Amino acid sequence: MFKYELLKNDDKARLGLLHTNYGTCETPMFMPVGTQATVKTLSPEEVKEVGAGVILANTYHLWLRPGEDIVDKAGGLHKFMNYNGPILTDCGGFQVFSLVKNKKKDIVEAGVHFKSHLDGQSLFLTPEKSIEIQNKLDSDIAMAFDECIPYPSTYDYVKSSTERTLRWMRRSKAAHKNERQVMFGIVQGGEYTDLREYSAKETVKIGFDGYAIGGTSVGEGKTTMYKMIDDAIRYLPEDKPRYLMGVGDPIDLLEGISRGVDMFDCVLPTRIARHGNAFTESGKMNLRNNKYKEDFTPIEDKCDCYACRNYTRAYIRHLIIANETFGARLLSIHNIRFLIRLVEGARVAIKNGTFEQYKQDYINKYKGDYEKSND
RNA sequence: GGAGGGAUAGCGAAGUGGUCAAACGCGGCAGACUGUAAAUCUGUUCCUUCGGGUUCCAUGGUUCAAAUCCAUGUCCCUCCA
Repeated sequence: MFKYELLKNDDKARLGLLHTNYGTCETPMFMPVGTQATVKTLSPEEVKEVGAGVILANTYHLWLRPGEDIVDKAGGLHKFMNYNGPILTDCGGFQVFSLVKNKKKDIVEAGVHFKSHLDGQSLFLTPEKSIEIQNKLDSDIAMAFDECIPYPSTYDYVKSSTERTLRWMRRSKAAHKNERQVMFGIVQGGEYTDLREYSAKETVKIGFDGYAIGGTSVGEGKTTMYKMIDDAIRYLPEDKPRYLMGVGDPIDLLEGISRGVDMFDCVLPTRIARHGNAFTESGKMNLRNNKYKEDFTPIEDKCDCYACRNYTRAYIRHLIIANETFGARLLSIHNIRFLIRLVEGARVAIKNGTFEQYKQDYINKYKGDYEKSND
């Protein structure tokens, strides 16, 4: 049932359809993150209303709490969380590696030793275990088990880690048993062009239903990140979806799309929302700022989201300052809707063959922020 | 009427002779956040022309030196009449 359908290329930017058991999504797409089986502060209805298709959930977090068997007994993640759209589970590698104490001792060929962030208990996660958990969670897309390599790392470390990830991905594929679920591989290789090439080619050889580019947006700077994408994506098959993991800055979304990325996920819209910030076409807006105290206009006039249709900056500022959860919810709705509108616009532009223009216009508007953050 | 205790920066509250422009918390102001250990974290918060200036209820005093000691006054709190 899972299938990627490439509809059109505009230079490198692609337009496609992702068919899943839980509906068809247009790509390029932005996937909100719902780590603990919830997109923080939003109900599934609100997630749908905002135009989301695929959402993420996390293997590590759901393994620890409530446990994959509970989710299994509930009838799988969709039923458990009452989300009837497609769900992608991240493999847990990203989390587990951040909890490792001693890299040399704790990362072994079999898997990764680390301590639970909840109670400090010593745990061991392997590719087989990650896949077993994901099989039970019954997501639509599982991710192969990888190491998200930190930046900067030495060539030797990146090389050996990338090779190990390849071995882990082969084991992941072999361990995969859920026929309703497909699996994506993940390209690593750090900032090194030849290692990205190697990783991409070898990952494709293993054969997955989609390919992710991992190890980006880990502090490397935008120029480097774009190079990492270019270095990997040229070796990925045209007829499979490409997923740039963890990227959700508006400019990065456009730069990714222009390089041929189909899928993105990011915690940024929901996290900065909880911290009082809104995406706007002219950069980020910090609603806590005093200047919005008596600003009775919506965050963005043009925005069609629930927050912008019904509430003012002054009110949302009040909620955020007063630490009321409704403020975080309104900003989360706005920010996710913002990124989804951004990719909707990108899809229209690709359809019309004007994507590069769309991207340039957008970046020019967003410029203040862009120049600040560009390395 | 008597006996005690107290007054410190926007607020709460440390400090009881020099290292005090004064801990800490809150509030205020601003910043960060990219496969969520994040409703979190960081900076800043007397004035300044960045040299310095003026502070710890008020006034006077002791001292080389006082938010800190002494005297008087003002206001507040507790207990006894």
